[in-house]
Amino acid sequence: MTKALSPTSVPRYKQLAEIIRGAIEKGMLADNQALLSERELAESYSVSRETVRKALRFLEERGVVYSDHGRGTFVAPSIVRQMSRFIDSFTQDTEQRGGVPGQRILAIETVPASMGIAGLLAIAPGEPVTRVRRVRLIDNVPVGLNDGYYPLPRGIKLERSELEEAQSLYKLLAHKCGFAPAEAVENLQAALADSQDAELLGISQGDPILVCERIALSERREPIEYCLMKYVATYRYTTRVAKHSATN
Amino acid sequence: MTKALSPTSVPRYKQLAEIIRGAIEKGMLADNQALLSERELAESYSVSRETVRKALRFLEERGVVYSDHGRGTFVAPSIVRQMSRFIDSFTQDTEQRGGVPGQRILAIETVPASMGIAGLLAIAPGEPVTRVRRVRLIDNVPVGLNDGYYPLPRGIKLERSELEEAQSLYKLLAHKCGFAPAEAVENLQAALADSQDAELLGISQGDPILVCERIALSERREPIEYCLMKYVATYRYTTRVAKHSATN
DNA sequence: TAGTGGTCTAGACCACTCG
DNA sequence: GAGTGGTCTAGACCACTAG
Repeated sequence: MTKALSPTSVPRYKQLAEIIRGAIEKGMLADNQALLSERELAESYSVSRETVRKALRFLEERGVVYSDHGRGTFVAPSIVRQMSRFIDSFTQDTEQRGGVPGQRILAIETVPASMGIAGLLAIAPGEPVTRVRRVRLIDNVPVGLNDGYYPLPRGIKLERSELEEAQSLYKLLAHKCGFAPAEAVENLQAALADSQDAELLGISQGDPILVCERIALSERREPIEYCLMKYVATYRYTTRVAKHSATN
Repeated sequence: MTKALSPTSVPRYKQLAEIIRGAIEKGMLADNQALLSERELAESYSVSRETVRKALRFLEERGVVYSDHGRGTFVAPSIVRQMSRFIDSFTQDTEQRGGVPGQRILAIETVPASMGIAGLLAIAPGEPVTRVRRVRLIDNVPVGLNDGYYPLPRGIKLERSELEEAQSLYKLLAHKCGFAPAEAVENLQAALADSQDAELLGISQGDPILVCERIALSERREPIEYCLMKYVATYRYTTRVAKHSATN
């Protein structure tokens, strides 16, 4: 069985990974079912075995498949496949969980960076940063409060109307100024809602909330976002933890 | 400059990765400083370039370095290096943050699995599972409450004295019955402490707590742990999020 | 243009699992 | 022992970045 991969600029291993991911998502393969062996896949798609392995490692990192030495490569259980976490997860996470994501923009403004914000964004205190405050909605119900700070290039202004129409702030910033987070660090803890949180989230003062701080970094690892997020107690933050015991 | 890698059974790419990680941890390389190029590293250590690349990808997954196409490979900023998350993180995380981890064992018992627990562990309701309840301490102060369920093999009994002496429950179980989590899924939300939580954690009823549920899976992706963890509000759960936008 | 990382190959051998 | 994934090589070419 020979299948040709398109000769576009997309690397072959990603094309192959998409084919395999597609087969899994369409339900053609059951949880924990074995895939073809690496050598069989290599022959089927006329690529080298190393290229097949690259595709499988790509999918394994994303929680789609897993390999076991001497046994084979298998479809990851759906509980794992659904738990992979992305940057800009709100829109995607919500859709994946079957909800309709929404937002209510509270303010978009340019403010001088406080010492705390400046330190986190590695800029000088007093430098102008763009601050975006929003209420996040799922099925039109408030679930989270976002307060984000962005050190945008000079001359870039964010308009309320743009953000209202955009699918996501990340996509809008990517389009406007090449904003491209490569990774982020997040920090979670529990707290109690103050009166303002409570009002905006439609809960009571003193209700429990999940506080998540995020610093997003560009490809060059320059801080490009600091965002403080407060979620109601019914909101679940999900993540997948790989083994990674430092040396393995 | 030629350096020989030991010919032990440890793969060369892991040996090289450890050398690079060691140099970074010893402070021999600054944040965002460029490493030698892949070709230079290959020659220095007498390995092929693909082996160097494997070492660098290994470190990149762990947040130690990052590569930028056409520019080079660089030391990840320390904020990222400190944020990598592991399974069995409590002991390691605490030590890394400069605290002394501790535990107070509340109970070790064998109980029949409830329907909820049985579903999560993929066993039959009523099957015996080992339940371990502990208070987690940092510098002798309670910070978390763990309630873990383990479907241990028949004939394996966990003794209180064993766990008191062991460095960690995971290490003890690994030694006793080959317990080896390959990955885990975690689920976080905010809640309020009830009277029992409050007493065990040394806080007040109604104080905010961070509730974290974890299901750990073996290499074959069989559930081998369900653990419910409750942390005081000062405890911070940290994690690193890679880009992973599904197709990139 | 020179140097960097990214992709890809064909082949080899090792380590592990299972019947 | 047969089949699987894991490691490793030597070389090639492409894509990107920078001075």
